[in-house]
Amino acid sequence: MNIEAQIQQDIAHALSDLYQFVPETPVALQPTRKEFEGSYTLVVFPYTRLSKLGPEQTAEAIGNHLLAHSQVVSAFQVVKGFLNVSIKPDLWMQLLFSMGQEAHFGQWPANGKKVMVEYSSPNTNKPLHLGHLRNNFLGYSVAQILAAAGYEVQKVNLVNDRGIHICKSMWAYQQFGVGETPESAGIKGDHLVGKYYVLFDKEYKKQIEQLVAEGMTEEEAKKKASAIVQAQEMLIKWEQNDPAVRALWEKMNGWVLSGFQASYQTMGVDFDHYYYESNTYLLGKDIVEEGLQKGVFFKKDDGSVWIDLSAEGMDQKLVLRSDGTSVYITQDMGTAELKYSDFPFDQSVYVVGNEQDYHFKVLFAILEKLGRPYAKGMYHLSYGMVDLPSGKMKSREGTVVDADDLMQEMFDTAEATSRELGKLDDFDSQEARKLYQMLGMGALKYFLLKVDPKKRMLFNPQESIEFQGNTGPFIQYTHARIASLLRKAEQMQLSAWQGESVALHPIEQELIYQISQYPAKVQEAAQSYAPSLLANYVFDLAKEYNRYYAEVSIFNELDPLTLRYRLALCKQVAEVIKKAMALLGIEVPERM
RNA sequence: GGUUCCAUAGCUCAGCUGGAUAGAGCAACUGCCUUCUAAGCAGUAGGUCUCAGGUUCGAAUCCUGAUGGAAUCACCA
Repeated sequence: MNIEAQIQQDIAHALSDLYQFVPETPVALQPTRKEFEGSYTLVVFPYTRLSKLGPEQTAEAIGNHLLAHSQVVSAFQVVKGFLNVSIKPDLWMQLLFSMGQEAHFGQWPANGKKVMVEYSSPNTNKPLHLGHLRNNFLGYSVAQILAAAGYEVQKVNLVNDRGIHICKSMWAYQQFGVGETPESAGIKGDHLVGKYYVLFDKEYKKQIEQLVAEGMTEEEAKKKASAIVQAQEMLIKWEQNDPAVRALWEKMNGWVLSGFQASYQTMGVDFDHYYYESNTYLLGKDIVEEGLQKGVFFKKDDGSVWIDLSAEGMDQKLVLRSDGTSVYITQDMGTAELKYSDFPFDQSVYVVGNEQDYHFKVLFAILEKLGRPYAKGMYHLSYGMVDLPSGKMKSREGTVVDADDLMQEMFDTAEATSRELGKLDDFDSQEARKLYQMLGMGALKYFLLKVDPKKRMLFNPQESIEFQGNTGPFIQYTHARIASLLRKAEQMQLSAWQGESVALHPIEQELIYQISQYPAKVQEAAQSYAPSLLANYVFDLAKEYNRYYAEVSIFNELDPLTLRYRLALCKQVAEVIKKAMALLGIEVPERM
């Protein structure tokens, strides 16, 4: 039961009957603009060439053919070159009913394809901030959307738990830590370690200043300052498996990771598998060897290994240092290989900020040149920075919006707003807590997901988060309203509508149309890795429903059949809202 | 400088593979709670879609160039 496909077929028949033209792909239909009568619109300009008539006559001819032959078209109107067709009202009823019968409406059948989504991938030297929230929400949502589109999805987190940045925190802890622990300090482990990361930077800067004052150039001072020298020594010791360094590393990493775990839980994201860079950083060297043999890479006199991508419009890129140690991209080649052997994917999505656009371009080009079968399925889901009114966030300088703080603030604001509106009066404290967490996270996630990931966005702590208008809570509220209606209906013990035909209100037709678009939206969002498509879709649906709610009083309806039909419609709207929001990682309340 | 990305209402953003008078939300102003939740609804006002060319019956959308902004171009990750 698909009205759209039926009309497309009927139009194809018309074109073939009238002009002996057989379109290769289904003709493009668009929803008719609100100010005109009709449901679907065909733009006829492309066909005037066939008809050798003006647009109006062509539209008229196709319209008449549809009226005579189509089972679904009840009328048509021609406005300039646009053919607006109206659908028989009963078909909307049937469409609504059949969608209601579908047990998993919007869930596509398994397509047999595997996709791996890597996201979050934090450094274990500091707590998560606002930028990470965008990453995590995007990654989680994309994974949900792909699963709904029929893919087998594996969510992975590649934890960046080794390297000089970790040693910086470790060094500062050694210097100033005096045995402080998350328990003794009463703060989360990731925040504690982050504190020492900032301390490192302060001390480091102080040392540089001192050295410069003593006559050293700044460049030299940056290399010679004891803080950085000792941190680098620590890294070498770490690589040599020095027991003391390893023990400190284990301890501090443990603090950070348990802190992250708590944050992830609050955020409502999870992973099927964790990779740790401390285990994977040596991978990739065998691929370098392979590349040399295949002639994809070349060796310079000093022993360093490179790839020349100038033919692809890129530069020469180092893949192995002259001392034989690996660089970032070496590891990523190795990790890609590891991921593929763990989970032979058709597609692999990397949710990583746009400052690494070039890196991934190079990585994918290399894998392609090496003839990896999975290379063409790789995709860098690149997203823009989240800026503050004060400018860019810099974690080293402590000018960041901390993820945990921000989420707590959201909860507090949600609670305050709810109290102000008197919404929590008959909630027990636990239920109220759950509600304002739902609303706070809903507002935050929706805010970050509704915009195109590519675009950098501005976050103003005072103004950005709202609970009215195009927001998460607005959509959540719409769901709660419907849930309230359905509870009332349940008390009345009405029997379910069985698809009997009743009078159709124009807004109802629009709602049914929008609901029917949901599965296609899911697929579209999956193909373009774009949660924002779904976010905008579900907002439009909620908005349309609220219009309906204001205009049509459900329970004032005297005809019991119509009442039951309307309730079925409301229920279907609520279900789609709930499902679409779930794909964004946002929960929806039964009342608020 | 090379490469990539961005530029739409005062602000934050939609606008799918080119299609009808460019849409929302916020902020401003006007109305609507004795009937299902006003975190809502209806309305007013607000635009030379950065600029200049080009392609087309038709361009915010495609092409070229310019301007402004961002990222990147490490034997860092």
